[in-house]
Amino acid sequence: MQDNSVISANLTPLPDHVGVEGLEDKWTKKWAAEKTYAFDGNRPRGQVYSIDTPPPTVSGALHMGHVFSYTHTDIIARYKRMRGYDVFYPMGFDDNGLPTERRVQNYFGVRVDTSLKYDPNFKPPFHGTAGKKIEARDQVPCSRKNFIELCEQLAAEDEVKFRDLWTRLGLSVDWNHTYHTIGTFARKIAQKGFLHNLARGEAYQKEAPVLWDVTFQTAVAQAELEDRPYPGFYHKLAFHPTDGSKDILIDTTRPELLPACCALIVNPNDERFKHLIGKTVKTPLFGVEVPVLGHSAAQMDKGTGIVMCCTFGDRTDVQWWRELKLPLRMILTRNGRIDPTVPKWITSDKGREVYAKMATKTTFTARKIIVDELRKSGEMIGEPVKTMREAGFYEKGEKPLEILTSRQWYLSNGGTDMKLRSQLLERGKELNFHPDFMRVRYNNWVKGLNTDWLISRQRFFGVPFPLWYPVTEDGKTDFAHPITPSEDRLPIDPTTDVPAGYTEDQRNQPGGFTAEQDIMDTWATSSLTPQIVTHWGEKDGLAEHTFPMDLRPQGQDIIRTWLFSTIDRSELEFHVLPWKDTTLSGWILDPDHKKMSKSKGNVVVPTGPIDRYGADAVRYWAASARLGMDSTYDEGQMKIGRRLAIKILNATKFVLGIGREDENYHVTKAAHATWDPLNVTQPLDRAVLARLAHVVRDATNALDHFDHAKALNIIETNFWNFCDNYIELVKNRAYGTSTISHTNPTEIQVLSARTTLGIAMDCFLRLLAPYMPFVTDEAWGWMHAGQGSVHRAPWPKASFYSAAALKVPAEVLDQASQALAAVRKVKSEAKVSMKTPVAQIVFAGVKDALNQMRVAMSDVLQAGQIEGKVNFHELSIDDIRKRIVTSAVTAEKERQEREAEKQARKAKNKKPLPPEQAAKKAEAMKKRREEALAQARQKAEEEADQFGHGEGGTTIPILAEDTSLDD
RNA sequence: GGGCGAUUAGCGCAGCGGUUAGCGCACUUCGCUCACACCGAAGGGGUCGCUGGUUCGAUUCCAGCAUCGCCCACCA
Repeated sequence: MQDNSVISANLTPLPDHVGVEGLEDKWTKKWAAEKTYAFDGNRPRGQVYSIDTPPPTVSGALHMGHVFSYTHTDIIARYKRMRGYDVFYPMGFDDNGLPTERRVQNYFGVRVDTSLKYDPNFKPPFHGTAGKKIEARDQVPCSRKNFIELCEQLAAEDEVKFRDLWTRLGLSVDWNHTYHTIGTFARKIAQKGFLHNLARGEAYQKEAPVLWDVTFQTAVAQAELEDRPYPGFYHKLAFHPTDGSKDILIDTTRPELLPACCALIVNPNDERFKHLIGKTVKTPLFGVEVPVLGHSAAQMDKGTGIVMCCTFGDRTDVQWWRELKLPLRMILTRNGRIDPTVPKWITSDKGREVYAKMATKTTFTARKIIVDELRKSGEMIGEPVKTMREAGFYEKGEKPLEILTSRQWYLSNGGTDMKLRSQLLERGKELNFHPDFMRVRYNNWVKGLNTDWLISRQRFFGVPFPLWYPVTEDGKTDFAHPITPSEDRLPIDPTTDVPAGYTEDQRNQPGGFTAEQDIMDTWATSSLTPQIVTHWGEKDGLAEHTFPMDLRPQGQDIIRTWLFSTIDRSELEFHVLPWKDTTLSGWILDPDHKKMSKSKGNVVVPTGPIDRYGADAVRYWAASARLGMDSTYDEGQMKIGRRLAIKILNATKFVLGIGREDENYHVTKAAHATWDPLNVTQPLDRAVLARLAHVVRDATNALDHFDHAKALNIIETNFWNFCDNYIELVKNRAYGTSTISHTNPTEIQVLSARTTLGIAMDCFLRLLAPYMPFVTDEAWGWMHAGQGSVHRAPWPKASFYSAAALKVPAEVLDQASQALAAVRKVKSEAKVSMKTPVAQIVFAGVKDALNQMRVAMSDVLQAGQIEGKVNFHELSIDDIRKRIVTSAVTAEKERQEREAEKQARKAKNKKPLPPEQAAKKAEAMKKRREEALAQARQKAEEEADQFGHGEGGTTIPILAEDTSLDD
């Protein structure tokens, strides 16, 4: 349509009154029925635009943040579709991970027990517990496979809510392409990805200290770590040098780890203490001999400057333990309690006695016990001193993380392999971040990594590692020689499936095999969403058309997890960036500028605003925020969106309604209209096309840079101008009638106006379609009935409009608008109706501006109801300057008058001053007024001097003077 | 402690080395004009966070500071 020079419309009857109610239902159904957003999949990669949609957590609450960021992506999807791309816009659902595990547990009253076999007839005890918490001991155990089935069942229910929201919001997702992160295919890809990593040596297992959550009893990765303030106490403890010299004092917040102490550390540059290096001291209470060692990580200004190293109190302890080759003295078990067995390194009776009291207690209780004992023995100096410190937490946990050693699986991520790190940093440079400054977060994260990615979790729900281990003849598990399945068996569950060459009765038997019990971190699956969604390695050939992908939209909070890990996996597997662009949306803040989150209880459920303002209006609110910028939840903005939506309908109705019954002009009572740009003959009309060319060019440019907010602003501003100025200017001409005593317009003039209105409205509908899909398609339906959806219409081309403008500058429209505004101002100030005829008017302005206005004179006269004499007063630049000064001075005088009136009114209620004082005051006031006036004049003169020195291109006001109105 | 954003009218936001800093809401006044009263027109309102620097000229560039938000950091 755009490539031809003619736009042919197919008109339908118009409603008497327009409204946005009911449009969502109507168009949602229609789009679904007509497969408006279906991905074709037969086009070459270059003609496809593929989007790696973030899968929302299905168990999570729906909130405005979802609406916000998904709208941003949808705008891009719709824009690209109109640009002619075959848009691959799938939707995923994240049902892997702890939130879902907990939700399934509570909803069905079950828990996973991997020792159980799959029971095809398993029935959970509940189906919806209505929020009642089921205690762990009341949960019925089931196999992992049963649990996953329940999860899929529940996810399907949760999914309906999301799908309903997305549909109502008008997301142009192709619902034939959906996936679940715990689904069969995702599990297959996750296991396949892992096996590839394993084969290449990128995945490996290692016995090492790990961050451990005692509540969930699992290892957690660096990426899931979160620092929070946590109250604690400094305890000053006395260690006793074996050479009998005076006690060495240390500060600690973890006195309960005293039995795990393996050294004292001082900084070798610390003049106060470096002489202590090499000594041996006995620990308080336990009397274990430990060395005093030097290490630069010991901070002189913390505590006493001497620190005790335990295995393990914090991550510095791990460093010391590793670098100084200290003995491992673990006293903490996986459940966060003190090991019940008295360690062999504690040999004194006193020590063993104290330890026995602490054994099996939580760290909290153990701390109380040990502090009591220290008080008794006098080895604690003074009382504990309260402090706030930052402690590491698992982001979903409530207790500080502990550090334990255990066997875990790791995946290379540049934390230890510096070559990989530099490659990942390189990819970070290649990827286009929108906004660009988000790249810094990626770089900081990659540069800050100090371990590989710990991908194993000691949980039950998730994607299992596709691994078994041989059990030796003497019954030991041979971790060093994992058994892997062939890829065609994936996905498997090693706790129920059997490795090739073995039988089920060899499970956990000497000479048999045993399953890897651990599951993978959820990010180990999520990091493969491009592979999942584009069907990596499948025979359907989807990947060829869609991978590497074009766009990854996501939240800024998961750059270190999702974004980074996806790049990592893609780098390891394909040595390629998984997508070209990434868009990061900001947060939604509540009206008090607090981030909206469930925990704060300030979330707004999106269905409310959609009901109240309509989906288009809610989308408008989301679209007016730029990427990466936090946005205040503002229903005012939605009201404006609603206003725009209604305006679109009304303007279209007007444009299509004109001349319906008029057979003389191509828009006829027949249902067809042909808008041929060759019929746009009047300068004002051509100026509109020139303006459209600018709008299309600028909006397109902004959208190409993912700046949807800027594009919307450009389109919207111009659309309102079009309505308020152009439509008002040509209304009468378009009707073909005259309301003032001038000649009626000629057929050619009428045709020109009607054609321009049609072309412009057609253009605005296309431009607004990505933002307001419902109203634009509604209006498009009136205009192009049976010609398909606006969402499949081509995006406008600037060249089409600029060619049709035939070199008439857009300024003609601006100057005519200014003239009309000048007339309106006169009437407004006279407080009369805009219909009031003008008996006489003089337009004043610089020559160029007047000339531009004059070419549209007849429209200005019509719109302004100017019946009488019209004159032009050509002003020089100097005149304009004088006017600036004069008007500034007048304005200041008026302001002073108003001020004086106000003072006078106030004075009435006050006691009069004695005459002398009153005179003095009057004098001072007069002086002040004169000064203000002089100042205003001077400022205006300075400003006026600047006037006219600038570059051309700006519009210079046209003023109306000597105007008289008819009564 | 390091880093990244933000700070412009009562509110929500644009903008930008250069004529008079814009838009919307709200506010005031006017108008039931045949697309739209879910409307239209006109108007009032800002020392562009603070302090310096560069410049003929800074809201815009630079530095420092302040406030808010976020990210990272070994949390004795």
